[in-house]
Amino acid sequence: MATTDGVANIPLVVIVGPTASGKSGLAVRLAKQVGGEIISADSRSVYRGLSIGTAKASPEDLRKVPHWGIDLVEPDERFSAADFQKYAFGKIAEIRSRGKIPILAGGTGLYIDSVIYNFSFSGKDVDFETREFLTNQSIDWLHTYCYKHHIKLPENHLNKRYVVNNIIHANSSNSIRESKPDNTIVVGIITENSNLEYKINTRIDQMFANGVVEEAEMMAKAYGWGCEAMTGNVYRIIRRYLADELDLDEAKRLCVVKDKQLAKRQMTWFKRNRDIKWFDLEGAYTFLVHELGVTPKK
RNA sequence: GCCGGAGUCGUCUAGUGGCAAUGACAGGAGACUGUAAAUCUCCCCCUUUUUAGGUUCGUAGGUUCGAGUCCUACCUCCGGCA
Repeated sequence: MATTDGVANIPLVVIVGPTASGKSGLAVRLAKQVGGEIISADSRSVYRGLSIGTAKASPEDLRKVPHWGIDLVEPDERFSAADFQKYAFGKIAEIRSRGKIPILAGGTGLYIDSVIYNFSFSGKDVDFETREFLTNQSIDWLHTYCYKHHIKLPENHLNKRYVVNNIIHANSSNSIRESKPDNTIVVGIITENSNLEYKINTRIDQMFANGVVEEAEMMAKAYGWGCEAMTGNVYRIIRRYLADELDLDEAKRLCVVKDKQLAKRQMTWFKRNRDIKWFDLEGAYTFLVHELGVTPKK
């Protein structure tokens, strides 16, 4: 059934949800069942070398199903939402051309939305010096600069990063949000609070057992604690643990807290998206298999 | 048992006798189209919609126009001596 028409009609499956909700597991299971390939929409997984602390897909999963969006750049490189979007668009087309179903799965809401709503990132990234310079100015300075140059302030005008972004991308109109294409199925994993806390807890324990601390130490030695990839939740805490500011239990506890806070922010992002159909893991699986069953894949 | 020191919002913490009382963390609600696991905003004793009202600083009294702050007793905790 790999006619040109059929290929174009292959749906894009999108799986979102808070961290530790079981997205990846579901994606793998689904991919095996329906013949899919997974694109990870995760702002940490794009960095090489950091596997344990970012809960990247396991080697077994990687063997079972093709995964994309992992280990794309060096830990000290920059990777923007625009970069991700470009990459994802390319991969989606590629996977479809193979007659497979692309499954976009992850917890980085900005990445997900940039793909399903076709965000327009016009223009190019600006050199670091400009960004650096602007970032070093006071918020008042930035405000008057915007005023003088007729640049509109973001709604959250006290957020320096947003103001700087507005200045940098001042002459590229990029706030057009298209509506979701029909052949895109977006599913959200809903998780009971207590259950999610349990999952986060066990995952953090697992990370430490698997040697996150050593991983962090190695990466810090090679790239420094300040590099992009190390902004992940657990690494900042491990740094303090290694500096003897925290004992092991305290470090683990803080990691759990960080993850819970992340999960909350992720849900705040996803909650407002009315295109998401919410299910528990099992419900999502049966729904998706059913939806995809009617497509000309077999 | 005696001598010191301490008891403040879930936790830690600030508090010259004079506005529910500082800061941090945790928690809650949000924002977010180029760092997003980032960054930022608001709420956070109780009631009500409020610039309103009520009840607070271990407990009970007292001094004072006024007490978290001073005095007394008691309770609890931590040091030192026993």
